[in-house]
Amino acid sequence: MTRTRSIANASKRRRPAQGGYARGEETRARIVAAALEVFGVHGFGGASTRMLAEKAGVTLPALHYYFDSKEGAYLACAEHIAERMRVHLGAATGQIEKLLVQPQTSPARLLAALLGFLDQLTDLFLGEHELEKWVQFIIREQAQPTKAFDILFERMMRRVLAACTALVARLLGRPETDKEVAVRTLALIGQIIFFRTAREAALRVLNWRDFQDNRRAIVKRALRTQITAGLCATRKSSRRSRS
Amino acid sequence: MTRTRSIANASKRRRPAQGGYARGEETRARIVAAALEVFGVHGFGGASTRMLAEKAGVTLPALHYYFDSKEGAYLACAEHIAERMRVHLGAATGQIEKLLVQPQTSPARLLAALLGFLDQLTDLFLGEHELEKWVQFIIREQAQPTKAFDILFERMMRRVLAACTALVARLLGRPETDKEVAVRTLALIGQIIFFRTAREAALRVLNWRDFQDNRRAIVKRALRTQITAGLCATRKSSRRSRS
DNA sequence: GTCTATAGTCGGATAGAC
DNA sequence: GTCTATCCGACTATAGAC
Repeated sequence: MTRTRSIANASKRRRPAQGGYARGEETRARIVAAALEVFGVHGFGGASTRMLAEKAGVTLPALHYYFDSKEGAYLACAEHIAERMRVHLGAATGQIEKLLVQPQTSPARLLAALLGFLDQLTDLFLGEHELEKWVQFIIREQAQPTKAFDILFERMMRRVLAACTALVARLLGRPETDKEVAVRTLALIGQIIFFRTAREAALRVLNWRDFQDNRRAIVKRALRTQITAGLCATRKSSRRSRS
Repeated sequence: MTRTRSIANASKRRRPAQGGYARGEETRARIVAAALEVFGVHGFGGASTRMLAEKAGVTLPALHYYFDSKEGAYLACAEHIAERMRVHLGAATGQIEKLLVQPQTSPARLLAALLGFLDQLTDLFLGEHELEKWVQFIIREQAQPTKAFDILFERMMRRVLAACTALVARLLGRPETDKEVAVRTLALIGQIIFFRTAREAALRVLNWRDFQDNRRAIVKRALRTQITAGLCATRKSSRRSRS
């Protein structure tokens, strides 16, 4: 397979670690770290194995030794991100799940949990931290899913989305299976993530340079207001809202 | 410039049309049409000039004759999309602008105009029509802006976003310059566009195959509900809803 | 495990005939 | 304007020494 343009087949030919050695795993980890950065910035097609090797401080054959192919390195990145993100979002997700188990949690506490989680999501997607490259990787996989998307979705996104959907269902007093509940949950999350996927457009409209500090605080406050309003309006008013 | 990985410099060296001929413009249009499709599917880096030429039914030098470079063809696509989209969204935008000029338009009419526009946006981004390739092109430019983003934003997005922001400002009874108004407007639009940028994730959550027909209707209905609720609650107290 | 060296392919772009 | 033919750099991947 030369000049791969799309992710198609991943053949795991050999296992690099058979005995259990130290040096190899350290090199492998260094390559993954470099690959996360390069793939994050340039995407799969835009990155070259030479970039990866140079960034990692290894030579080209080393890359193929550990991952068999460029695609193998890419999928290893997806697994790394999925695992780390799972941990990163696990605490908040677990808390939501715990609240939902108790049948009589007050709506106020449910709402607070949701807003807290969405705030965390805002920081994750708009903040400029070490996780930024992972976010770029994820955004790209969303827009043009490859095999890596499976890994990301099943290992980190599904559980989070399920928890949020269940929470919104409780808040709206509807069954979890209601498609409208799922759509509205996705829309809530989408409001936030849009500021990352359409970051450039948003910054131009707002006439901002970035989403740092007080600017991100403004975003969070406005979103809290709108999300709260969107979920708490029950009957009445403007001509829509039923079951 | 060989193996271009990013859009950097566009040097307009010669003008293909000096006299005014027929065959040339027709060929040029055919290449643009093919390029829209190929760039839409594969992106700039993923597409090759050979793909473009084959799809257009021309040879490689013809492509360079009309556009000087691969990048030139890409930017021509951006201009084409911007112009067509400007027309496509111009009617709805103009209507909003007209409503806003009249100082005493009722909130109900303002809201109806906004919801109508957002419905149109949903069809544009989730529908499967000829414009789908353009949408892909735009989404990609949002996530990783190049010089083409400038064209798209300034020629088609800025006016639409400004109109929506002004409308939301009126609905919320706040000044247009309020950053919170801009953020909430972006969030409203983001709710919709998210279903396209994270299409795959949304479909998996909903357990759907696509967004056709009644499924898109469910999305539209749920979004209308949530958007209406989000805008009709005033002040920022949680769990109140007034008009 | 990690290296040097290289094979084989494909990319963007151009020269020059017509 | 449109073609055939071609240049040459950059790419992925591998062979084989150490």
